[in-house]
Amino acid sequence: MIIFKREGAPIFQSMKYEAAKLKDISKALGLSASTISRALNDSYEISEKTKILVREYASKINYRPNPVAVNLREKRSRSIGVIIAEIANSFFSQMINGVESVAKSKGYNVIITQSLESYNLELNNLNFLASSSVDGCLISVSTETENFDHIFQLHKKGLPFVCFDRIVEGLKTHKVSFDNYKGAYEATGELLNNGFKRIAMLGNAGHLSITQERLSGYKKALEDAGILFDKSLVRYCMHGGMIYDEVKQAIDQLLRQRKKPDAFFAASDKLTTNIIRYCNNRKIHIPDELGLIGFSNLDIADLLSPSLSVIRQPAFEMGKSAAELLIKLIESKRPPVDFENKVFPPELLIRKSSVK
Amino acid sequence: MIIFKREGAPIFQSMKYEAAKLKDISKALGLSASTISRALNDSYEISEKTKILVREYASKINYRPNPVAVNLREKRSRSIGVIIAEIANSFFSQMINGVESVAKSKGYNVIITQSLESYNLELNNLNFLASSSVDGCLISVSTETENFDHIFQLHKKGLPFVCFDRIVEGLKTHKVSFDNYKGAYEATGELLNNGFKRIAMLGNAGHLSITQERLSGYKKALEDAGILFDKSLVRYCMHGGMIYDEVKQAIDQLLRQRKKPDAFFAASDKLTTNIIRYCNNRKIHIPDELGLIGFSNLDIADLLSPSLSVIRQPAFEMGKSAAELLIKLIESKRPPVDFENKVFPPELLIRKSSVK
DNA sequence: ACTATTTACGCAAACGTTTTCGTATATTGT
DNA sequence: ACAATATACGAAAACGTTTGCGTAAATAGT
Repeated sequence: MIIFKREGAPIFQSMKYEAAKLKDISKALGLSASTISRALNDSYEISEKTKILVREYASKINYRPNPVAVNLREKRSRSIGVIIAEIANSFFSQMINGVESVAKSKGYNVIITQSLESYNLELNNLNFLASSSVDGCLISVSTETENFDHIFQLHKKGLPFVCFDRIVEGLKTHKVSFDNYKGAYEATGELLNNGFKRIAMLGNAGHLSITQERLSGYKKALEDAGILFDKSLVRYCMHGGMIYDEVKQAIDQLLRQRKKPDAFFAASDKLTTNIIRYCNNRKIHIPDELGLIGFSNLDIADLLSPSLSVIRQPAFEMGKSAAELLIKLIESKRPPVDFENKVFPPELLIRKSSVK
Repeated sequence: MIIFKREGAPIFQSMKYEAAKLKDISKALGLSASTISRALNDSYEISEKTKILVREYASKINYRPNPVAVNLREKRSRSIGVIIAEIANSFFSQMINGVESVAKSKGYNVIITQSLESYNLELNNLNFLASSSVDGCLISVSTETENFDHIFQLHKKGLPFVCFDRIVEGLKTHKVSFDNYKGAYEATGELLNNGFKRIAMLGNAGHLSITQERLSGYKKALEDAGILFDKSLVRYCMHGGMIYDEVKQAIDQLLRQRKKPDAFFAASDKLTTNIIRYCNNRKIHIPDELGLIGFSNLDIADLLSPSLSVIRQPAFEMGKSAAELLIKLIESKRPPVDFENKVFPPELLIRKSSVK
């Protein structure tokens, strides 16, 4: 099919969009490209008269510097990579929202990749991002990841990283984390205050920093209440609750014990909802038969019945903060003298699931 | 603080990551850069012997072509823009997941922007994407958008678009949509089958294509059941349910009528959950006092109580499909002879909220 | 054996910027 | 009036690729 050209219309619908270039302005005004560039960048070397002339013409033809060309010249890509577990997860999607908001305002693109809690996928993603020549990387390691060499190597080569939520031990860089200890402490305390005595904890993969911190908070709350810590009341889910069967198995084991727990503290979003799913299936009533409090960023937690008591993480703010730190790292000429570790406080939202 | 260089370690932590270049291989092997480039791109002009030599050395020093340079040379950015209402929304986050998956596999980056249902933000985002020189754009217009000139203009200039979910009338391009008519028909039918007689519809902004299609399906279902369509049972929410007060007001009006509705059909995700929120606040029991079925992609719809009957949209598949069509459009030399309109079928998940 | 063709490679331009350096003109100082 | 200094601009290189063109050597054709 041949489409004939009619006054000014592009021949093909799919014809490439040809944006205005420096040379166009240069030709039109009879000035060199260097002068145009300097005028638009407000260089002191250009007279006010010329600047005005150039600016006016540039805005008239709607000139925007080609970012690809600028990036090549500046030896950067103005994009940052993000590695998270999964996009379709309230915590991470809120976090991405925060990341996008600051990245956009500072002129950076965001490349999102998800590990789905798989070490191999994380490895692939990191290589992909490195070969996409991102200027820096925001990473929340997968639950499966126990070896951080892939991160250390790129970091040593000069790729800036910022750790997010799940911290990479030993990586000398900024970190954005959450007060997991306090969150767990308060959550467990809330259950204790309501008279629950045998509180089980369902945790993410045991080797994760966040899991250990949450375990510590849980233990301390029990200790402060004069309750002996019972190891048999703690179970870990390698996939952070993403796989229902894994959660089911863990709960089965907990409830099959001679001295059954009377409440659950769930240390991740998916664990929390999957506990509810389990209880629904087995017709176990919350909170009468089983108290529940858990980490969750769902904005309909209040609509579950019973309404869900949660530890909420300020995901949006955390994303913003992480992106800010990363961009600061990218744009700083000198290495920072010391690294920030921004710890965000938990927000405890007490509803019905934890109240006897 | 000065850090002294120790064997091979970078002087600064924030030192730029210097990747291997063509010239490095060129120098090492005593061949020209053109030969290296051609060898790596498997050109017929290069001997097999040389190709092997080059490939081996390239992989040894872990060479990857600098995407920014390639993009400049190829006059493209290998990135696509996405405009959606909001990231932290189950439907859109699942859709993005689909988009990212195909984009990544085809070597494209995805730049996500959200309109938050605001026309002005949509306009800003589109300009931002255009000046980021994206190769194409995936758009689901905001509820506020009634004038599509900003889209038409860029489209006319040659920027490829694919419409997603909310269709831009008159834009001659591929579209990925959902069978809204059928979804609404089946949803309404489900309520009718359960004996509900006065079914109200809560819709998104009235001028949206999706709203009108959903309205048609709703009407047809009533008609087929021999029930007269009553205009006073339909309310629209300009912000698609994002603002609770708007939804509240609409429901108030509906329930204040002399002949109150006995069931609601909610034509968007946020409308659905906000109806539940309203009923919770007013202690209106679902489904006894009010039947409910609505659009939703929440994966915990089954955990609400009563469990929520929903029309589910295959968001992930829709995102994949949209991205595929867009990339096809971008990479095709000639304009397509005709445009595809992929319509995805609804998935009706019947649970308790619609069953009397 | 001489021309015609193929093979395998190098040179240089191009993509659109920014920036270093050089310089003609205008301004200032004495 | 003459040197010194500002001022305002242009030429060209650079960023890392890809590719059109040119060409020497090798091969094939007669």
